[in-house]
Amino acid sequence: MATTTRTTDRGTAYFPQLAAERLDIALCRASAAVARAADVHAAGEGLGVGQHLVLQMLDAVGPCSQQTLSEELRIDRSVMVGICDDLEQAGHVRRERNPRDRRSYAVTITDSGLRRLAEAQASIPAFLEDTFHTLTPDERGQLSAILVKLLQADTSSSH
Amino acid sequence: MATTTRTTDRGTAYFPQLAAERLDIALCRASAAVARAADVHAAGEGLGVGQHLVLQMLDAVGPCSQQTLSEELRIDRSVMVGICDDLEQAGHVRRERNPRDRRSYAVTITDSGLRRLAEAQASIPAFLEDTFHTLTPDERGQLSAILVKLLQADTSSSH
DNA sequence: CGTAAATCATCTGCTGTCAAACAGTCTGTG
DNA sequence: CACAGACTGTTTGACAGCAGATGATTTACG
Repeated sequence: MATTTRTTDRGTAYFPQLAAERLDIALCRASAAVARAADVHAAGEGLGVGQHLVLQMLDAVGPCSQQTLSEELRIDRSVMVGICDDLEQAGHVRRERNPRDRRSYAVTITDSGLRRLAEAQASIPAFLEDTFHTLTPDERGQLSAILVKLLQADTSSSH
Repeated sequence: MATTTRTTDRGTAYFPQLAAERLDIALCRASAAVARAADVHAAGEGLGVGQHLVLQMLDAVGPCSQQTLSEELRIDRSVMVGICDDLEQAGHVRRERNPRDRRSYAVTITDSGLRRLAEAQASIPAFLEDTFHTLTPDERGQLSAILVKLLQADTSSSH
């Protein structure tokens, strides 16, 4: 006895069985792993994931209120405050009051922000390839389509 | 114009485009939605998600150390302490020192725990059906297979 | 035997996220 | 105009998750 190979001698691990039975748990665990990888990548890049998404959206659709950013990026309002604080302090974004509705801001991307965004964007394909390299192109397409359906179901129910 | 449906008049929403480009973000957002649904369901059931998983694993593989439970269920050790505390206080689990290695516990499910588990298990199929009802059986199988591949890649790299 | 290293459960501190309350601003109705 | 209600951004408090340190116990080695 006592081959002492620790967990390996417990015969079959339990987790694969759980992942097969509980689709929700498998989804959450996989998401946590991917989120961690994204955080590591973002830390190496020096730009947080949320900050990157905000710059990307501002570049794509033009100046926005924090509210719109929060809703479209699925980031809580109170979290968005800190993200915009950091971006503004770094000079990547300007916060100007919308003259037509002084409750809201018109968050605008600066030239510095555009350059930073281009820099960060360049590293995304390699990150995605690295994170999902175990999946075939077919599987990536399937996953994308499935997630879109799940997300549509969520937004329609939470509305 | 000016139908005032708020976000709808902003033309095309940005989120679908983001979800299509960034598979990692789509995965995390979908996971968050599913996790929220699971928490709501668990709260209604009166048994936390983690507690449920622990009971289920104990029933499937027999008494375990907290360490083994943590590793197989992908729940942090320090979180497992609280889960076992709650289960023990509720009488669903006993914590006895493993006589062969008194550093570890032999966490054992009680009759009360078995009954509680059976009760909670009964509501899981309906929860899964409700959460993933937008997916066809084919898509659920695809999703399951893809998540298993992602999770295997994670465990092999984190090893 | 005795001491050092390893292991298990626990605790502490930190980070990130969410819910709820708050102040400032706008809209609508009399 | 005045005032009630809604909306935007911010702050606060609570909580999960994780890394690292600690105490108790076991194992390995001289």
